[in-house]
Amino acid sequence: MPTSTVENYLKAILVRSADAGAVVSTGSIAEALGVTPGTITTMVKSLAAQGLVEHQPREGVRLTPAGRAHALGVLRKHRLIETFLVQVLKMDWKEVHEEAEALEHAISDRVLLRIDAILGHPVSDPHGDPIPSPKRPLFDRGKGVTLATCEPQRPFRVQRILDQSGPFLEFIQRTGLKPGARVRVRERDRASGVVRCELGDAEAALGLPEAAKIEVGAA
Amino acid sequence: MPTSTVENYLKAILVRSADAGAVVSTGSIAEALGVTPGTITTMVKSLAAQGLVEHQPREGVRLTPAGRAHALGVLRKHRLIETFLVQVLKMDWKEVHEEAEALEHAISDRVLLRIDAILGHPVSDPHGDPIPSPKRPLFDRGKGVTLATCEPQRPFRVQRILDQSGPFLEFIQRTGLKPGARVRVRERDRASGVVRCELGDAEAALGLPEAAKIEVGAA
DNA sequence: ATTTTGTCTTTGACGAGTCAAAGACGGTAT
DNA sequence: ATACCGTCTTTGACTCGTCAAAGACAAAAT
Repeated sequence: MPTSTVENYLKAILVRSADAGAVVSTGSIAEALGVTPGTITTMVKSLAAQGLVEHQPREGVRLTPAGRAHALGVLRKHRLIETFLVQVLKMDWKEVHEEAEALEHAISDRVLLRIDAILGHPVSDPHGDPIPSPKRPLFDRGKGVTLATCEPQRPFRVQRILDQSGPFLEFIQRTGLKPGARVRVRERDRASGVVRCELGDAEAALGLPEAAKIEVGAA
Repeated sequence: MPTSTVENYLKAILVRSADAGAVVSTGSIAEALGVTPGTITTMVKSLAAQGLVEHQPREGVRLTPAGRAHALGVLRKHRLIETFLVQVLKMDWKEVHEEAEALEHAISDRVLLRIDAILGHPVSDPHGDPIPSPKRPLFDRGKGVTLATCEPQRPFRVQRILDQSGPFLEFIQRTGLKPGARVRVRERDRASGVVRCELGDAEAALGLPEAAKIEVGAA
């Protein structure tokens, strides 16, 4: 059974592969895991020896089907745990990511089954990220309509928050731009880089890069 | 922050110290953790360097106040988790010990607080083991009345199961001798080593060593 | 008083995961 | 074409937790 370090590598590679067969640079993995480039090279060779990735030196890394399957399992655990922490344990939205980071390597499949059942087999976590499952392989590549690109004046519904960092989640919480909220872009000014939008009777302003982190769908 | 290995050593030493200041032999720790004696010696020296234990070579090991405090914290986590798994996640009584063994090193204090609150601050886990807390330091050394020593014919109530092993818990579950059950020793035959007892209108027979693992109290 | 026995400690080694620093490579600029 | 630059790989070293095997000790047996 893979160690928790191996699981973290696989997960990092998975979330960085746009599509199923995409190649990921070792450098981007190094940055994601906060580890020196040399460490990645070493580790990637070991992952390749275990048949979890394929490695083209100086090219990049690609998950094998086995590696992808394992990574999806870890991602599923992570997102189910986040959902559980918020819905059952009533924990704060912005705390659960780091908690799940530790728990995803300690929770057995047996416990996970119970959690999934108690939550009623949810299909997305509190940030709106999809929860992969054997039958729902991770559609992910959505059309990607965000507050930076959606049609102005039309009402939408927040679907997903694409940035898990503390300060950003704090902002989301403060403004109420959480998944499920109804929102309407009132004005988008390319020159100043500001998006002003309306939630119920409140208003919020955010920069274009930040707006691009909020995915929306039909209201 | 101590690694999970360190936590396991401290916990093993704690549950083997009869009283607060008791000395534990390195051999018994080795057996408990399934590790060679040499490993214990090495590790104990490192624990001593961290101020968590005192080590008299060829004598034994004693927890320092800091070591004991940490060990109690781990034990508290373990038992709260077991309780949570049974009561909230509706898991099987005899599975939860090993699950908790992994989870106790991954769950943060924040999550533990939520679990404790949801359970209503329980004072004992599903096996009847006391849950230590800052205000309830672990009275443990009970009088130790068990089915092997209690007065025959008098009704008692099962308080605690002193053996966490799979087959024994299976037996307990089968006969219904779980904490809370009312029980009466019908006959105790020293010669044959058999204790026959009555639960409601059912009956159960068990050996003397096994009877000594079931602690009882006033009905 | 010596030998035996059982427990504890020391020693040398290993795998996992990591870093720092030096080296190799490939693409861009000149 | 040559030099330069940023990225990737190699190398040597370190920590943690572990083992096997050899050595030291203390208490019991003779």
